[in-house]
Amino acid sequence: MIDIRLVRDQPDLVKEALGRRGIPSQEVDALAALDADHRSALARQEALRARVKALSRQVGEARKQKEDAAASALAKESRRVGVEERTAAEESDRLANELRARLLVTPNLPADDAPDGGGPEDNVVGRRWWPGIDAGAPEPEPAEHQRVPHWDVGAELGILDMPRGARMSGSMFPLFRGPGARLLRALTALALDRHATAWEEIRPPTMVLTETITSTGHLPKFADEAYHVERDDLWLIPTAEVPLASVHRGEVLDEAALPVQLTAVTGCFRREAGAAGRDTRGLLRVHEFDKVELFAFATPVQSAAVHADMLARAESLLQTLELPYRVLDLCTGDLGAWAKRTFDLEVYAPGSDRWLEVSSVSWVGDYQARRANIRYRPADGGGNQLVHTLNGSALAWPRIWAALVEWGRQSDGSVRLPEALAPWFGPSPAIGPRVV
RNA sequence: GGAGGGAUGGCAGAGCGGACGAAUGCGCGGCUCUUGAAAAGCCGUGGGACUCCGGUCCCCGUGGGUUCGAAUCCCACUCCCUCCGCCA
Repeated sequence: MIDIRLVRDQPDLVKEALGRRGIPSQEVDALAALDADHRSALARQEALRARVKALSRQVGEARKQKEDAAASALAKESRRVGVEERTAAEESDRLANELRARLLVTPNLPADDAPDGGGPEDNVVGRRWWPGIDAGAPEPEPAEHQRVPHWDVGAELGILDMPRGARMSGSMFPLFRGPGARLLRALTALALDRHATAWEEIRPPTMVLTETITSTGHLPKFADEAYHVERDDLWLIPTAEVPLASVHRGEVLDEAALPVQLTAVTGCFRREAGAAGRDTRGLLRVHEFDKVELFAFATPVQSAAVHADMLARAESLLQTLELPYRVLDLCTGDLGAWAKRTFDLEVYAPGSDRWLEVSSVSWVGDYQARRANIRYRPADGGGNQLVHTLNGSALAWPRIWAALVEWGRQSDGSVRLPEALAPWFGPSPAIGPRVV
């Protein structure tokens, strides 16, 4: 949630910031009006409540003095005011709920330095990287044998079995087998081992309460995107960001403990409602996938450095895996609802012939912390402050799998893997045709 | 799934219808004494909303109810503990 006080005190600033995301200024006016109504209703209710409390105290005193007639007169008056108070409370509750519902679907204010734009076409392409770039090597040009999409390579080598995945779970549920499954396991182990020296490794639940998935911003706005187990009212997480944000939900952290940096691998579940027919082949878009996530709670001052570290970690994994990539600075029109600034990493996949988003690294500011009530005690005293949260993927594996298989394909049809995977695939790591 | 017990401030723990936002201890901060430290003593120490900056209100797991008045009584739910059952 954004800070309602900011809407109150500096509505023009909020209008300008949300306007960059295409939110009309009337939305901000509506919030401000609701807030004003709510506060005056609350003041009315509290004045009545104070009156009831004062009268009740007098009833007690009168009883003690054995002034029964006075006591019952006071009690009668208090009862009358109590009825009024209840009405006033209903009105103020109604307004509070309405205001909260609106705030829950209001997106975050973008960072000042996030580029302006209306949609994905306006994202700013930043630096690019490919193997050997530091030594002056030219950007790699895919050979003919690398122009085979991973779903064909996977089927050829028997390492990706989409039809059988569909048999048990429906379309867009991949089934990896043999070295294909091992490749996923290797990627997860590689990433976690690298992060876990500085970031605490967590293995959270993958089903969470409504409150947990609401505090990140995924509910109520994106309810259609998540799988809901209605019988138990639990949600399958779309990303580890959801449970990790709740690790400290409702807590007041010591500033000395910040930044808290967590990493986790989880399954991620997405209904992909409304994405029918778009990039649905192979692993481009699937309902269930594994992802290693980085998540941090930081002070506002620390957050820029943490954001940079996250991005560096994701990039360093791509470099280790020798995959050409580019960094995108998301424009205001493409920014996720709760992000202030986001960098996406895209890997080029020569067989599918497209750039695949494999990481998204976001600075969220206090937007989630306000929903989840996560604060810190400043070391130099003063009142508790909301923390900043940050999240980033490092990395999402199916698309990495696809890019590795496409780039690695040799003219004989086998797949060469990067040297970093030697611990799982032996020296000169590769996946050949199945012998048996 | 069944039976019982419990949930109060950073922690432990008292209070069980009337000035209770809440005893006490620990912890933490400040001061006195001391060359310094320890010990001792004294003082202070939860969060939040609104504010005409005088204050007002809310929070004792959560949500309802009873009452002039609820941490305290009643109901429902959640979580924790103990025992029984089932189980990877």
